[in-house]
Amino acid sequence: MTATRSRYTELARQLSAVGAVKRGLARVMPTECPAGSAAVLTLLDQHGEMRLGRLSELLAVDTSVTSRHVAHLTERGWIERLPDPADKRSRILRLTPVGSAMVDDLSRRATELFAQTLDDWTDDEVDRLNALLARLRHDFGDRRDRPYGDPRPPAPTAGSRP
Amino acid sequence: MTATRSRYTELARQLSAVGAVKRGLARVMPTECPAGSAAVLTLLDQHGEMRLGRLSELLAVDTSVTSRHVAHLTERGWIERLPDPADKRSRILRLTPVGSAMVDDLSRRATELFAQTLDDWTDDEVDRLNALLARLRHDFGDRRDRPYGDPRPPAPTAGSRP
DNA sequence: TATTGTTATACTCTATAACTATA
DNA sequence: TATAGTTATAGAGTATAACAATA
Repeated sequence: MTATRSRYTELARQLSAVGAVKRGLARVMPTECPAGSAAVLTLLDQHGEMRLGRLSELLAVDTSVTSRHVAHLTERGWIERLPDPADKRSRILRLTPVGSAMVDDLSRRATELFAQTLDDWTDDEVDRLNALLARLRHDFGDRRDRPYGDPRPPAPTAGSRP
Repeated sequence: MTATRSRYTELARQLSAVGAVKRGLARVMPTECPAGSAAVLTLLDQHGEMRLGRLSELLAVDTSVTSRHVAHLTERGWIERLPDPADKRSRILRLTPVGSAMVDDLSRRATELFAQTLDDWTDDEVDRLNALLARLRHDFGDRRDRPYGDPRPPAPTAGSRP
């Protein structure tokens, strides 16, 4: 019981401290492309063109936030907003060639930093961390819309609601 | 080569996305105690009383940031600043009884959330994630003072510069 | 002179709310 | 009416720089 609590408390502490690593990563990135913008570029590179709503889901942030990042990226010519033939309210977001080059640059810088900093890590260890973080994010899923007073997920244990 | 790059790029992406989990955690915390303050309380609880400089090292943020958090916590009576007999420039930061109660509350809330969200994780998996994150933070160590143009650590690989 | 903290200022990221245009 | 996206505003977290007091 107590052991489990300190295990989770420790996780909370570790997560809160990840910021230091993120700032270290941000420090080697180009000034014109802050972290938020970089995340958008990376997702468009990995998943291909998409609408703003979809991008917000993947980023797990409000659409207003994504909208601002997208505006920033469009101004710099890294992405373009194409008309969506299926829905005139929406636009398709796509990486430009210059944007792709920026993604390559970001990737190169991140790789260089991690290769130096994590030089005693095996590939397998990096993969394991990636997998655990991905699972953590997934399990937290769409917690965003849950109100304060009711932290209960749809099905806490098994068979709680017929 | 390319496999290694995407492995590290993936890590960069995962780290950038951890923010969503942190916000989920922040959502169940008391409004009067934001994440930065919670981190300070947790560290004082785990490590005992200390000076502001030491706290900043543990938080891996600038002393100016810690100073602000400490002021916030002192105003609310959660910590107290005692005179440091060894150095009149400095003060010893110590958790008050009310502060300790707050730490317990924070711990309880975090545990409750994680117990629900990570109900299919084994204790061992949580421990592994904690260990990997701790190692990641450690390896990033004091990167903060390194200038943009020279991302080289003292010894990148083995015997690279005589 | 160097170090410990504090304060003022600026920047990034985020959420909420109000709004426009379209479905 | 409901949904996709935009914009204005506010709040948290952080860094840099200038400053005070003490070492």
